[in-house]
Amino acid sequence: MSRVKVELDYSNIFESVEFPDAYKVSYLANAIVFPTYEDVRKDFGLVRAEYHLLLCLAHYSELTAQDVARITRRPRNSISRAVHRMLDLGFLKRVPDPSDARQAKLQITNEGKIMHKKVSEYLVAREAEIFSVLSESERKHFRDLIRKLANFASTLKR
Amino acid sequence: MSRVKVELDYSNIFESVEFPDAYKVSYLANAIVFPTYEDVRKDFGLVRAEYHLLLCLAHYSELTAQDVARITRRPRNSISRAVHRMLDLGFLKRVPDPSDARQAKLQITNEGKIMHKKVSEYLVAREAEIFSVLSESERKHFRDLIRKLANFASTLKR
DNA sequence: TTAAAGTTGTTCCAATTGGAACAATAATTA
DNA sequence: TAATTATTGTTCCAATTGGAACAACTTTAA
Repeated sequence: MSRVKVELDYSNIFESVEFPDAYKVSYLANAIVFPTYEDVRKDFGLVRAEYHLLLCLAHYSELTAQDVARITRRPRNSISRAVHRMLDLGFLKRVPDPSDARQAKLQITNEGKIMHKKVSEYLVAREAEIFSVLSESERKHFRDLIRKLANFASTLKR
Repeated sequence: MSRVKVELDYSNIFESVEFPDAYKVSYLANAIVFPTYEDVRKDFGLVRAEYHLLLCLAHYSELTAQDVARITRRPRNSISRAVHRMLDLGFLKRVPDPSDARQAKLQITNEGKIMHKKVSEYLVAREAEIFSVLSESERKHFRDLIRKLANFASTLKR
């Protein structure tokens, strides 16, 4: 007697769950975004907060650690740890702020820019792969909608 | 002399980042979804994997721990831990599978259903709040698009 | 039928995490 | 000015996490 193993279709939970949109955001993050960060860790040796520093400082020429914490909504101590590691690796430099001795301005170095470029290329390719399931116009639509949501989210208190 | 503290507009990083869509998914998850799970932990005493068990078993009458791991894309040991806690709390029951002694079928209890209902109501309210920034038709659109993405993601190997 | 490979659920462990407290400094209020 | 409150970056610590290994069992291949 041979028993047949039925492969369940797990995807229909998407339709019946009570908070479908938020659940899918969470699911997407779990299925796609965090594994990508894990790849970055394995391939480039940078954890999320460390890459976030490169990302932020590639887009703003000068930020404090606190700025980065706010931009990324990550705890300050995680950023603090990451800053030290990135300084050691030579990807960031830090200059004390003469106008406020509590804080220091962070900048990305040339090495940091090179590393940022490498990681970015990987992430861009991943994004293209993931969103390949959408047509060009769907993708544009999605981008507009999620921008709206992300902007709204950024106004929420932490 | 009084110095003016300029409040940076952090949101424009959304526009310039190299992988805008995936980044926003990640950002949304960080800004909205995970704080929500944190609220559930504080208010209901359940960690994410524990609530996931309730969620899955409220939608499928019988699942193995492995099924839940696959549905939620979480590691099996996290699920295993959560199962034990939920059994102790009386929210789940477990019956050995006579056709395969390795596994056991999980079911939600009445207490589990009650808890699931309470947590769900909270999550539904949160979702409504978060997505209130979209119009009805935008929201419908967003739902279609993210469903497509989530379904695609569910086909990716882990 | 036997051996090898795969699966399930579990335990162990090392690494990561973020909250809380802290010292140093700055801003605000009295 | 002095005292209070707030902010920045850091360290400490307890809890969470997920990878790896494992035992028990099942399936597949030889």
